Amino acid sequence: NPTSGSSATSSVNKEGNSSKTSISSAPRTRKKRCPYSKFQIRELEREFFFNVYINKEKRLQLSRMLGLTDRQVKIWFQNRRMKEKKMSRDRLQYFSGNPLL
Amino acid sequence: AVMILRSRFLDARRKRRNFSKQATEVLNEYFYSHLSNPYPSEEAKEELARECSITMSQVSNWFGNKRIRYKKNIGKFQEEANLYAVKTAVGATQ
DNA sequence: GTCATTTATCATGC
DNA sequence: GCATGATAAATGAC
Repeated sequence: NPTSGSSATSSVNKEGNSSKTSISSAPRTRKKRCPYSKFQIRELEREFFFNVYINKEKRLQLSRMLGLTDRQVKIWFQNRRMKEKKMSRDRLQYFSGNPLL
Repeated sequence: AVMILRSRFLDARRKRRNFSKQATEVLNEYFYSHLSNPYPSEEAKEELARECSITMSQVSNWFGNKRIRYKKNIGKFQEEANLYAVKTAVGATQ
């Protein structure tokens, strides 16, 4: 991962979509996946460690601080909870049928 | 000992290793014989996982990658598709 | 909310 | 140098 740049203010995020005008039925193009910066991840992880479920107020505050939308923060917490669950399953699987040396 | 196991677990999760030839064979057989709907059920995934000696997550990953990569470049997989089509056809007549 | 998935990206194998 | 498996954003079903 060539980022390494740590310090923030990079913030490339933009919710460009617009087209909310009128009944645009068209399945608007899927937003391109953009990996979050180290700084964004650190702050999200910090809050996740504090509470795996984030309330609306903190979500809005955090999204503003990180230059993300509340939707992005909400989705991040959902995906993060799924990741936590998967890691638990993997740990169980790995240490269950066990050679233990 | 706990430390050793823990570090070994972390390494195993980060490092990537190719599946065995037989496992890939089994997965491809299922994929190309269900090309119209390449979405195995939970039960089918469990069986595939057993046959291939991999986890269900790995089965899901394999099908996810296979579907998108096949869709994005059908031409590249045409030869492979024909191969397994013949293989399953022969198996059916035996 | 969960959860399977799509898609791009990352990391490794060879 | 790509092929391949795993992971990270983003969507949609329910």
